[in-house]
Amino acid sequence: MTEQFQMLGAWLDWKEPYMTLRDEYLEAAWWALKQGHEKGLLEQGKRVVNWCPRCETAIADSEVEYDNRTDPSIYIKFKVKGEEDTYIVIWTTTPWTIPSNIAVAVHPSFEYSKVLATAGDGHKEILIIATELVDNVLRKGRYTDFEIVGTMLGEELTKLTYEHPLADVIPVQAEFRHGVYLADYVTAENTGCVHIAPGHGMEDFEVGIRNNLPIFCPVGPAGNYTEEAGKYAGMNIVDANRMVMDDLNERGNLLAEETITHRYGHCWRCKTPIIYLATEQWFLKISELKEDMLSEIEKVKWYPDWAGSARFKDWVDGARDWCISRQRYWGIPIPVWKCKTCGKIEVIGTKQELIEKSGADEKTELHRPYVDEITIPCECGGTMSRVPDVFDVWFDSAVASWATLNFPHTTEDFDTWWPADFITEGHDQTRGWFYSQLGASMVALGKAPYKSVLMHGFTLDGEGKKMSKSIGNVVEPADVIAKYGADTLRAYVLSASSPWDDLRFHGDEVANVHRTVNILWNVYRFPLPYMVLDSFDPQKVSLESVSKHLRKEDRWILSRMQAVIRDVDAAMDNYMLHKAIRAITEFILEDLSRWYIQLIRPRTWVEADDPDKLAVYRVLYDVFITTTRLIAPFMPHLAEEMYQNLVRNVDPDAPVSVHMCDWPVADDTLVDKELESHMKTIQSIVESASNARQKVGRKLRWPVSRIVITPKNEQSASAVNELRSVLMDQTNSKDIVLTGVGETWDELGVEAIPTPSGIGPVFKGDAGKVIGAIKQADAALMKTALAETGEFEVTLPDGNTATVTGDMVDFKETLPENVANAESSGGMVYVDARLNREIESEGFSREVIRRVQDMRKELDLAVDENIKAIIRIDDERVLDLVLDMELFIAKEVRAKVLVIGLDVDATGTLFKDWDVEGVPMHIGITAV
RNA sequence: GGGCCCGUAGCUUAGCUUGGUGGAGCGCACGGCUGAUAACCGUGAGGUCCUGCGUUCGAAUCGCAGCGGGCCCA
Repeated sequence: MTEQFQMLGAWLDWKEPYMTLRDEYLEAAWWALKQGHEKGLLEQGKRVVNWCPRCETAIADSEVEYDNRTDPSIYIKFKVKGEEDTYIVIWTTTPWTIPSNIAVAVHPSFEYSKVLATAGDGHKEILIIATELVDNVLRKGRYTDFEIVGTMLGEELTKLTYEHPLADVIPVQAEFRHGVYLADYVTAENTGCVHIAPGHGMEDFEVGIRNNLPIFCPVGPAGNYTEEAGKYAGMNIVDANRMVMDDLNERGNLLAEETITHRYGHCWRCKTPIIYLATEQWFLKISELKEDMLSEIEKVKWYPDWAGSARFKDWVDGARDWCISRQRYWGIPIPVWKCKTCGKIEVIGTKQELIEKSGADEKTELHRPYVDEITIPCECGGTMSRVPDVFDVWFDSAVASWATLNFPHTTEDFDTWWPADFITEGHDQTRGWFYSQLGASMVALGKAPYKSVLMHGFTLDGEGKKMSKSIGNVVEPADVIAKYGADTLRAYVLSASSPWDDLRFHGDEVANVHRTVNILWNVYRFPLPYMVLDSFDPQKVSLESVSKHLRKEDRWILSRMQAVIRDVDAAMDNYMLHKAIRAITEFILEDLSRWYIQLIRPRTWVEADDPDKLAVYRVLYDVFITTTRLIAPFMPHLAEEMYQNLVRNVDPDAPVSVHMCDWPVADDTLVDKELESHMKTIQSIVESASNARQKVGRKLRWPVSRIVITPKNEQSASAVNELRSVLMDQTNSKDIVLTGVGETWDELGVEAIPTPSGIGPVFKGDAGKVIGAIKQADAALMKTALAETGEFEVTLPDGNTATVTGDMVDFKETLPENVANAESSGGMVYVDARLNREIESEGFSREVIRRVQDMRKELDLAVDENIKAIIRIDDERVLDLVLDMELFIAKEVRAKVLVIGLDVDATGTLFKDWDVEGVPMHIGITAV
């Protein structure tokens, strides 16, 4: 577990974990209990616990495993006293608890019936059953006929008493009064009357306490009946089931016997079905602190809010006294010493106090069995010895907030750090750690031990099911880490859902996040070779020194960076970790990788000592080191790797780790919201241009003569003007034409579309002719005329004219040949893809360059290595076009020797045949 | 049975507080790019917003009931 956390980069004080077995820790629990005792909150009393009869120990609720199990399902008649042949019918799956039956519970507002039932042998008797369950019970008992002789509410049944069916063989039972009591938890199932054995069930116990019933529990720790069980004494309860049913049957009290398969609790250790036993336990009277607790939790900041205001509040609202004792060997001993003579108790708060009061040795071991030997003289003259119990382990963790600060042993850290600023755990800890800490802290210190709580969700499998070894749907973090790395796993888990929602684990999504992490890695690595070649030193080149050479796109990415810092900051403030990391990855993907890096690539290839290039280096460097700090909480290893190379490598005085750096703060002077908005418009226009190119079938490698934009508004127009070079660059166009706002491009054609619904009513029978005439007419003229005068005359085939009005025709723009358009957020974008010699020449040349580059790659040549290239083009016209750009091609592919011709011998270390737009080309290259 | 949370495209999800024509990513189909290259980009198809009822001129969004999943309780 620790190893996995460390692999994930969880940063905790691993060298000094708290250990509940240490004296200081143990004392923190002792001290807390003593505070509780002094406030009168400690008491001893009976309580029903989960018990494993094989392990002979109480087990915690969380240690109970629920599994299906088949048990008897029996209906029993209890004879009502003072009424002839009248029985109240109950149902149980644990016949062995019938010897302990003390009462019957009914729901106060259910309707119950007295039923005169006729058995198969003709015998008649009266049964008391919840009305809606009469049919059910009579069917089970195979009665042949019945008649309802009276109905009443549950609350009217409490005057009844009944005879215990086994009183003849269990002498004590003959002495108890058996009555009917009310309980809201009774449901309309089986008979609607519930068997109550206060010694053998949580709810039974509560009914017993509420009504002052005897907590009768004639079962010992190993699951054997005690002497009190009369005939059954010494018998194991499992074996007793059969005998109890037989005895009931003999006495005519068994109405029906079946079996049922239901969920039942088992011991997590040995899988033995658990039983419930009433035992002597120690309690903290939490219920008395409830109001204070509720007001304390309102002061705590909960993430999400409902974790505190709804879920935790509800839980605390129903708080009951806390049973803190366990009959175990291991654990923190309960520091209560009790006098055998007078019964006085003493609660010990520290080791020192124990030594002083008992005279024990300084080196005394405070755990069992040693602590059990220590006695304290009582003022009555008797001897006090320790009660044998240990603390509920929840109490151990409940005192963590001060135990880890070594309080009360020392007070310095406690005064500084307590209460905790922040704790976090899963949503199952509402009733667990969140609650136990609050309870113990209220008892000991009277206030909440934490200021804020983040309740996190669980990782479930892809179907939203809990991961479980038995189902086999467990995903091991180590496997994911081995495949994708710890940072990818972290980034995935943190981004896939909000911290408090459960996460459905999907391997595909992890792979997707891995792709993003990889892009970040590529973005980071991209400029490094150039920076190294140029010996770029960020110590010597400040952002200020290059500020005159910053291009718009540089200022833009810096502005975006500040926005991301703010977004991440705001999200982190509210523990919206998913929003924080999504903002980061979107920045990396959209702004950095897909846009900025594409824009600046050519600038990094410049070989001269160029201030424009230096500006890019500096901007990239700033963006990288800021990003490094932003991703540190999410991808700590990657952040550290980048930081060591980018920062520590050049500045030995920098903090040794990125995780020791200050959190980035947005720099307002770098923010330019207008520029950001303009760039957004440009991005949309580029996208639309790309779309239009696709429509007209012109790939990006081929320049287009111009792009025409009809801007949506003034802002769009100024975006285009401000970022014209970016636009030209990214659309690969020779010119950008901007029309006025609201104008249309004057080279567009116009087509008139007749509107039959406008024409029909006016021209009736001639409508068809008018429609034809509108189609034939000069649409541009018609449009102008309609705009100016609202009328236009068309000539019909028969020589007559017709007057057309605005509601009779719509106009549609038509595009010139080889022009396509697409709508962008900044307005309509037209791509003029008509060819001319210059464009064809460049297009084919770029085709050639691209293929030579591809071959360079295949030969694995260094970026700055020179080659000799021989290119044969089997098409005279294309050859001619390519020769126009010969020098450009040579430069681009770093060819010292470049031969391009119609019948040259294209050989080299690597030679290949290509098909370029239907033109065969043959290229051979050799490194020189 | 009760409390709280979740349910949106094949999959993962944004939007829900404060009602106004549902956005992304993956996958799929088609296309593009190629000195970040075991990368990258564009376009397209794909939706009973779990179901039903209600409030409203208008509901993914608010209310009620139900269904499915999670945690806790009984």
